[in-house]
Amino acid sequence: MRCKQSDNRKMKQKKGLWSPDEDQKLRDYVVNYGHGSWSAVPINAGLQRNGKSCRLRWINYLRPGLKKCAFSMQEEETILTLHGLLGNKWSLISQHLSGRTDNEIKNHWHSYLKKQVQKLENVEAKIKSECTNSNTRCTESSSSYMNSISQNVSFDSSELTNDSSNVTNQPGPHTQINKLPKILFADWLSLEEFNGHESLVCNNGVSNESNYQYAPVNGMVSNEGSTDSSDTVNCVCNYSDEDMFQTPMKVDQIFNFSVADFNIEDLLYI
DNA sequence: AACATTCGCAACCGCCTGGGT
DNA sequence: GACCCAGGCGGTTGCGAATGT
Repeated sequence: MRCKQSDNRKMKQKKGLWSPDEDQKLRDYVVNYGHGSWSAVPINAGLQRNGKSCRLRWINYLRPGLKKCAFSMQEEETILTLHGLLGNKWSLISQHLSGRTDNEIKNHWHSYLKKQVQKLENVEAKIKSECTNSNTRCTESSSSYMNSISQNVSFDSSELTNDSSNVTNQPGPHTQINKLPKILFADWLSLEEFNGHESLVCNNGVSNESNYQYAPVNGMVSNEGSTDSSDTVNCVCNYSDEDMFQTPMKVDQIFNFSVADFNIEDLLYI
């Protein structure tokens, strides 16, 4: 056993891109015999690669059922949602996206989605800054400012499928609760506590991650640490009709509302 | 056209974990 | 319990293509 492994190490192992011939050898072998022990695959398949490389090539490229097309908006929304919940757990995220590999998702995150999130975070920072500087609550007087900021976020307005004007001039959910967009509380909502109807938890990303049982990202709380359901929460909402996670997101309006104004069903997204 | 920069993606590297001895 | 090994995972790198100057 040891001699065999030692011999293997002495074998010159190829690195770099896979040739079509190597792909064919690996595909033929795994299809016919299964991979079993990956370390044995290159030996049996006649490849000068190590087992890890074969495994990676199979999982990320040769495995049947892989999607070769670009990520759909829905897939991106799912990634954003799950990343908000799980962090960089790419393998877990990939389990919710059939035909996508963890490597593919990771690459897409680093090359595109992360930038979109950072843009949104910049918007959020400006909101907080505005509220702090003015020493007042974020009210609708800020909405025009928010809209101007949102224009700096790359966003195709045609992606919006509903008319937001019906809420833009509304005083808040106290009077127009049924017309509110579905607001999805993400990083800052503990489902466990919320199920107890006790409070809306605004943890601003510092709470125990295990509390995050779901994490659709479609709203931001701008006040801090409120745990009282009677409190008014300043929330920046973005919304659309069909797609809950327009990417990049658009900030449409700032609401003041009470947690008690919402039905639980309006807050949950599984 | 030539060069520089950015982007997207495939693959590698190193670490961790679990099973076997 | 210590050690070895394979598998799995996330971070990072390298390179060709695309884009900008």
